[in-house]
Amino acid sequence: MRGRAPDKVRTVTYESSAQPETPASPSSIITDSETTHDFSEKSELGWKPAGPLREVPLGREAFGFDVVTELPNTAEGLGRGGRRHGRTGIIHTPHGDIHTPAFVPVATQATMKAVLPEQMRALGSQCLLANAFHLFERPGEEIIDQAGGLGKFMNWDGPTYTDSGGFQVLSLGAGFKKTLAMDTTGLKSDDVIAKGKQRHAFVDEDGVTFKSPLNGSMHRFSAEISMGIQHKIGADIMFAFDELTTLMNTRRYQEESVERTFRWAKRCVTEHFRLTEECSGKPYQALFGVVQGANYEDLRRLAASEVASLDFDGFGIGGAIEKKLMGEISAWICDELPDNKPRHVLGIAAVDDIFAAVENGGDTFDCVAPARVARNGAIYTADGRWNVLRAALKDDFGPLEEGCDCYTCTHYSRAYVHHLLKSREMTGATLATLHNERFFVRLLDNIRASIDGGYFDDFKKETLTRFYRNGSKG
RNA sequence: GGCGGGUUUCCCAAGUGGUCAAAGGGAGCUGACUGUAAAUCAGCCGCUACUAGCUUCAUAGGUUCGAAUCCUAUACCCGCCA
Repeated sequence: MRGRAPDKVRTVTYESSAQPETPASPSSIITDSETTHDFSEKSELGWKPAGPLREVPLGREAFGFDVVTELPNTAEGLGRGGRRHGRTGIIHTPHGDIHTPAFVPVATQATMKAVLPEQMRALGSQCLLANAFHLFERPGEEIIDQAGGLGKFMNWDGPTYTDSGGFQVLSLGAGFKKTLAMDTTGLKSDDVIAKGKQRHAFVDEDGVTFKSPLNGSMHRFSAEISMGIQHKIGADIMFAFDELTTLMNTRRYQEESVERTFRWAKRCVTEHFRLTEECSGKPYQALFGVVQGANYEDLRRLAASEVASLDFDGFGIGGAIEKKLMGEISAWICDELPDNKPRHVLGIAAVDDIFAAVENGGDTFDCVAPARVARNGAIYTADGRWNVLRAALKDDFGPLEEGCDCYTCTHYSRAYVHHLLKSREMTGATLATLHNERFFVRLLDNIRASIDGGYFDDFKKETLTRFYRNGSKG
């Protein structure tokens, strides 16, 4: 027999009217006496888990976005006329609401590496993002469909996203280990763009041919194929299949790429509504169009207005972005996008990047960094990022971060996490990831509260000054 | 007691006359990770006044222009035989 049986979870019903609540206070998350078994009932954050499918609205009206508070414009506003596009809001999905701005942890292969969905919920994560390309390769979208969709498959009853596989156009194509929001100082094209046999992705007008990182076999992705896979996977929010370029591509190539991505976007919309019709018994899956255009204002504005002209439910801000242009690029794009649809900034999680993107109109943000970096020992704190593997911490019995409300900090010491990671014990990755993910979820909770409370600018200044005071990365 | 094998920089382990401060692992140290080909990767890892010098390959002596490498003795360790 398939499926899970926890009746107490099934009895929770979907409430689209949930109001945003203040971010969890330190004591509201986990306390000693509360943590024995079930993580799932402890979260007091501002969203409600979804109920069974029959109670979920099926049509497109199940998806929506309400703006709650807009940031006031200032003289320094980067949008047209000093506009600041930042705002708080609520994204409604068939599997629950997302209070924005929100951090979206990345569960590429239908799992947070080293962490259970229950634990993600307990630390306040409102939603998770998986990857269509990786799930297509393994286990295959059919399996996930049979399981009842991504959420059921991985035991996550909140909202889910899938990336289209567009990121793999870059990571498998141009090169591995190349960052997105990067400092390009001193970099040359050859440092970033792989050639010949090194390449595992090849772009043409119709789509992309991938060489499987798993076994070397060749796979074909196109707008239609990506939509088909993402519909089978069944996430609440999908992304249109796009081409992700590097900052090292020529201006000419970026132009071609933006146009190609637009042609793919149109095909994605068409295919999306065809599949939506075909699968009319399932909850509506929203589709976000992705805006490319690298560092060029004209291309970004063009791409945004083109994508905005299509019948998307929301938008993704994607592509390579020079770090110092994070705010500008977001502002250019949001100038061209409608205010009544959510905007997701793909793949960012440097603290300063998050502030810049929120201030200029980003609503949700995903990134692998907190999880990946945690597995490698780097710990985010309000006072910057540092490495728990440092020898000096082997006998430091304080928490990772003084005053942190996360499960790790309230139960375990630096010395213990240091020991586990040094010993390559899996639980070390778990504890470090719990902390870092909580850090970003809480950061976005606090940013949201600061916008609603009218003190965003002070909060931003204070937070950034403190975080980067000691020259921290991240 | 006899015969044979061995002793290399923290550990394991290459190296049997110059290209050796000495391969490779591990451990250790430091750093990086931004829509996850990442429980990964990079640098350091005898000492210093570091584009060079100094002190090392069980210890002491010797052969040689030159020794971790050859010879002698000693000390341990491991086999087999008594």
